[in-house]
Amino acid sequence: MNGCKVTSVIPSSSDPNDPSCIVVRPRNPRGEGGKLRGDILAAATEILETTGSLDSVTLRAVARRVGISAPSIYAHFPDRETMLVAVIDDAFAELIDTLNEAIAPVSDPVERLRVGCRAYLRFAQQRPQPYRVMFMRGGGPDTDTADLGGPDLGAEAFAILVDSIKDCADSGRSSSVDPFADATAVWVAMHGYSILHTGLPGFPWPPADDVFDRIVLRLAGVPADLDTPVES
Amino acid sequence: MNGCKVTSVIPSSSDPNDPSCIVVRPRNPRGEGGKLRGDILAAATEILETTGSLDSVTLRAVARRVGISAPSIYAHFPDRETMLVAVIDDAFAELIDTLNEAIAPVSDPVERLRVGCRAYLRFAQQRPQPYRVMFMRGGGPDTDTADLGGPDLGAEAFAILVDSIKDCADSGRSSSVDPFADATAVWVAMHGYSILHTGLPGFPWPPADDVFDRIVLRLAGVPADLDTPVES
DNA sequence: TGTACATCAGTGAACGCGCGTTCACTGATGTAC
DNA sequence: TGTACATCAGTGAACGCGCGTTCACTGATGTAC
Repeated sequence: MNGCKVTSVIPSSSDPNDPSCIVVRPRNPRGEGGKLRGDILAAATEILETTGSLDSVTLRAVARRVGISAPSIYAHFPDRETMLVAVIDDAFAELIDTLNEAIAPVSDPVERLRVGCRAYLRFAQQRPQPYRVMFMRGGGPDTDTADLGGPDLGAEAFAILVDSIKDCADSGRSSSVDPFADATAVWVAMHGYSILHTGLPGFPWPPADDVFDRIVLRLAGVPADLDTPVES
Repeated sequence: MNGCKVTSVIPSSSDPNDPSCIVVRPRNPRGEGGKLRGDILAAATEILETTGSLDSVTLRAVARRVGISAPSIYAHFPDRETMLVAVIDDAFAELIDTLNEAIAPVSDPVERLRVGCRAYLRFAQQRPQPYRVMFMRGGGPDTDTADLGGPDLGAEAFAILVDSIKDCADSGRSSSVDPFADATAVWVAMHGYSILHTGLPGFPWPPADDVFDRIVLRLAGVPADLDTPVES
């Protein structure tokens, strides 16, 4: 009853290292070989999320999860490094989409800051491992992963935050005289919260909404009496 | 001229994977076999600092660096995992010593907070890779390194920060009504700064001292006019 | 004083493993004539 | 309409590598008699 159907298209074992469950994936029809690229990236992301380690995202583990042989990946990525870069770039793109979707319908500057920051914190909390890897490329001088991912995409996300604080200052709701520096402070605090929350889940962390009220507003120079839009 | 003396006690190659430089280490005299334990931990820490990755701290790499054979490590650590835990515990103990030494000679509460936070930021900046690993145990559900290191030691360091902010509040220099929550905010910000500084060195980071003035004092509830001791 | 012996601080070869990557190949499917 | 062929989407075996760990061992050194 616990056996593995070899006709399943979806991997039936959640352990990417479990070789007992062989997945047979129907080959893509002609002209649709490119679909495999998406499947590979999805599988790589899932392995990252499951194991929490980029080192676990090996070509063989990805291939097992997709249900193909490892060399098939070379039809879509020249090497493992490029595949990992694509995973991280995807995550960055998703973060930026999330942020833009969150702030798009909001016009009040402080409210925009609030929904933007909350969307950021939520992304980090819901996808902690991709988030972790996005902003920490190994960090070592000679690590393979030292320059993975797109700094440009990170800069785009940061620019959204700077603009948000600038709008607050321009409308008189924030006392910030240096939106870039204050955005840096806000980012640093949100990142620290997100990363430590993931790394030390046993600590009595305040909920993300408290983080916004206690930390972000103070660092963005928004006093408590100006943190809600004026009803009129 | 570029050859490797095989009589050197100190590894002459800085590349832990370079097998061309064989180090001959004189065997410890009787009764001093325990010295090797310290050498192993020092080598492991150096590899971590050089490569920026705990995965690079392999038994073989450590053995190469010390100038012993890999199985010799088993006389001092039952397995690789235990060795890595010892590396992290050592780093924690060093951080706590650094903090205590920094604040010991200072009595003014805000000054204590200042020197303590600066010592923390300096430790993170000078030893970025051990710092990174200390507070981020893999983070994944099934990572080997998921529960490395001493949470007790981390709690001790955090308690120093809470006490510091409490002293500021008790003496009327801080408006904090919840030193634990505010210490959390300060820690989160300092961690975010330290980690991002390491992971994204290309960003125009403010110097650590500005971080204290702009971020820590604000989050600790110390207003600008109370941030220096009263001269008398 | 000499010698047998126990102990200590290690070594060297070997094991099975998973990895990235290369290479020659296969077999279904669409297309040109 | 039939068939030869090109193309596509992969496969399977093999390579050399570094790894953690086990095992039987070695050779210097201190100690008991």
